Amino acid sequence: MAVRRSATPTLADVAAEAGVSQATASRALADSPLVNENTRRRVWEVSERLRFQPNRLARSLRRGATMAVGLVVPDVGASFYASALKSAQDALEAAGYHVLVLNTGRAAAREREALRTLRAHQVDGLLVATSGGYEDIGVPAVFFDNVPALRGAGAVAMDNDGGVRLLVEHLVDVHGHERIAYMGPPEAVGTGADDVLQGTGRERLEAFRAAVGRAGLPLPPEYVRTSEPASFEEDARVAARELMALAQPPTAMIGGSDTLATGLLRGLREGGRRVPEDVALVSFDEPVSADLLDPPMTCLARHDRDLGRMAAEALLRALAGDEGPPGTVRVPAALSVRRSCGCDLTEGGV
Amino acid sequence: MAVRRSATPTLADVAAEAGVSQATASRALADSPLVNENTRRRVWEVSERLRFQPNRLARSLRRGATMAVGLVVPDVGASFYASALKSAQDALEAAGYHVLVLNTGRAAAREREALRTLRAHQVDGLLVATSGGYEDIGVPAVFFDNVPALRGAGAVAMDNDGGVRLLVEHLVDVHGHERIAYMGPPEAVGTGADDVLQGTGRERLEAFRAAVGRAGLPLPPEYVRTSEPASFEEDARVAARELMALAQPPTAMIGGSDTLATGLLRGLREGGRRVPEDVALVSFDEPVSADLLDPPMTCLARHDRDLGRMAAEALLRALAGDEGPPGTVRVPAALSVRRSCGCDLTEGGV
DNA sequence: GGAACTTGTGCAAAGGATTGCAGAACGGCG
DNA sequence: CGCCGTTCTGCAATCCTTTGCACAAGTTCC
Repeated sequence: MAVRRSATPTLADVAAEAGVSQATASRALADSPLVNENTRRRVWEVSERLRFQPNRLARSLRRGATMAVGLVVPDVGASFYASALKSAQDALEAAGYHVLVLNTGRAAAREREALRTLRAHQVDGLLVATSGGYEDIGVPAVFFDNVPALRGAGAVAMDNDGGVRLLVEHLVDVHGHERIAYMGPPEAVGTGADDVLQGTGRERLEAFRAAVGRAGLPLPPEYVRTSEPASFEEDARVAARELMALAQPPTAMIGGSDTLATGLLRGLREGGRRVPEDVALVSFDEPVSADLLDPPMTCLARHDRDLGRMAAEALLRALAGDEGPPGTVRVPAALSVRRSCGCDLTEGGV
Repeated sequence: MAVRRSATPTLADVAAEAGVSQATASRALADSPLVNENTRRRVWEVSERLRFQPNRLARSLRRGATMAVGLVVPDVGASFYASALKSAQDALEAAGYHVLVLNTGRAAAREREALRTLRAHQVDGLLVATSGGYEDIGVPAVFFDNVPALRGAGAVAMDNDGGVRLLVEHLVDVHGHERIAYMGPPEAVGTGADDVLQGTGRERLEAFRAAVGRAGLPLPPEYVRTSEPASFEEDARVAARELMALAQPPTAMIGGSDTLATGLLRGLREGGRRVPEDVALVSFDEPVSADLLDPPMTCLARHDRDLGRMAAEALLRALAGDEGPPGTVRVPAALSVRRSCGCDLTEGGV
């Protein structure tokens, strides 16, 4: 009877077909107790026959809530973020939220752009894995991976200090290293005036300095390096070779992220160094297939999933209005010992 | 003057503040030539001062286009899809589209659910990495990774036949293997009646059978295995051990995806087999850090990025209305030779 | 001086779902 | 018979932006 639109049917079509008003149709589909059982069934029947799907734009516009959250990450292609994204998304979708993923490519400008975009999309909340020297963001937000300078938003991050300490102490206490070098993620993201402090990069760096100091070891400035945001892998390769070319090369290295650790390993290989015989190598994050690498990589046990999930849960609490103080949650670190630190060698008896 | 909303300002606020009508404000911000230069400047100035951000819900509702596309993948956490997602997203965002990512966890039901959700979100197009025994989907769509049975939608997929052939021929022609086993991705996704054919799984399997046949080699049924959607990695581990326990174990194995290959490697390790000395192993996709694995993995060179980018480009063409025939684009395969096939050994002289 | 344009601006509708409020229909009770 | 409660329905406004159409003011040209 009603002219069938070529496109998708609207509530008006359903209502007309079922012989009721839009209001009633809407209520029927929402299973409101206000509508008569027979009417309800009839509307549902028509709705399914027409394959009606309520337009979320219209619904969200009217309701003032989109049931969508924005997720901002530096690099979805990197396994760490991909994995964190996945577990966050699982938790959010289970709670009925959809996820709009934005990738910043580690550029401060794109990061701000992403936040504006998400605001324009009227997302109900934000999960942000990038730095964040933001002014107010108008919706509940949880930062993860990095703890932002910003007060007022919750954060979920690794126990960077504890993690680095675990790595350094293992190298020192178990293997007796005295010359340990560190290659960390950038301290800041962006260029020039746009720079934004990266909580994680800074924290791990400080933690490294502190741990080495605590062990009473010397720390030549050349032993401490950080990468540029755009060229992690490459920087680490170069760093490895430069470190080994020093008059006093380190006997152990720490990669401040999975990518940095594999980059260091490549650099060492290219330079003809054996790990762990010539240099020990450990990683803060767990590289993909760490157990299958040559040598199997000693690192902190995989925490990307926990980070994602916990961040999502914190955001869900905030969205539910649980007005707890934002605060920062730390994910504890655990050491996963393999061979790159030298461990099996000592056990197996060199 | 106008009461400032606590929330975000709307176009009405800007218009009031600038002393013009909403219509004029809208046109001014769109840089329409219909509005006077002075007015335009004034509106822009107010807009920036108020940090006005047009509500995309309202805009999309009115315009009938969201400038958003939906992306459906089986597992965002898997590096293959994460990487494809990233390159697709880069291309789409460069063209002004946003991306709504939905994860199906390889379940046919969630896949249908995802498509309905995306339809409700009024996305302008779809990029689907899962099977697809769909009826009509109302918007331009491009399938990638899998070629759907569905006619009428474009697809971008690996040259599965050529890729498998490359792997088999390398094992046969260069290394003289005669007993080659294959562990592939599932042929179908879902459970029971919900099953949906997976183009890729089926294609690679057929290609394997064909290549082995072409080489004139025998192919005991036990040599051909496929994994369940939910347990790739684990299935591959088990398969490796079972294959090696056969009376006539294979002398070479092919992993039909990166995860399957690393799973096989783990299984072989656990069973105490050396690769490639005891068994050769090659992979269809390139595992993360394939060059750092023990042994470095021979595989088809990384194609996830190409796949993502080309799929995005195909979708953009469809969205632009380039009414070319949908058709299927194949990404050519290239062999990346490392050591797991046995190559360096022969060169180095065993 | 008036017709015919050109330029800018504003009114109001449209897009689709939700929801406050009013009111219809009906049963029950005094 | 009249009044009051229930139980459903429907009208119409609302969310915010875009845009077709009308119109006002100013300019140009016969």
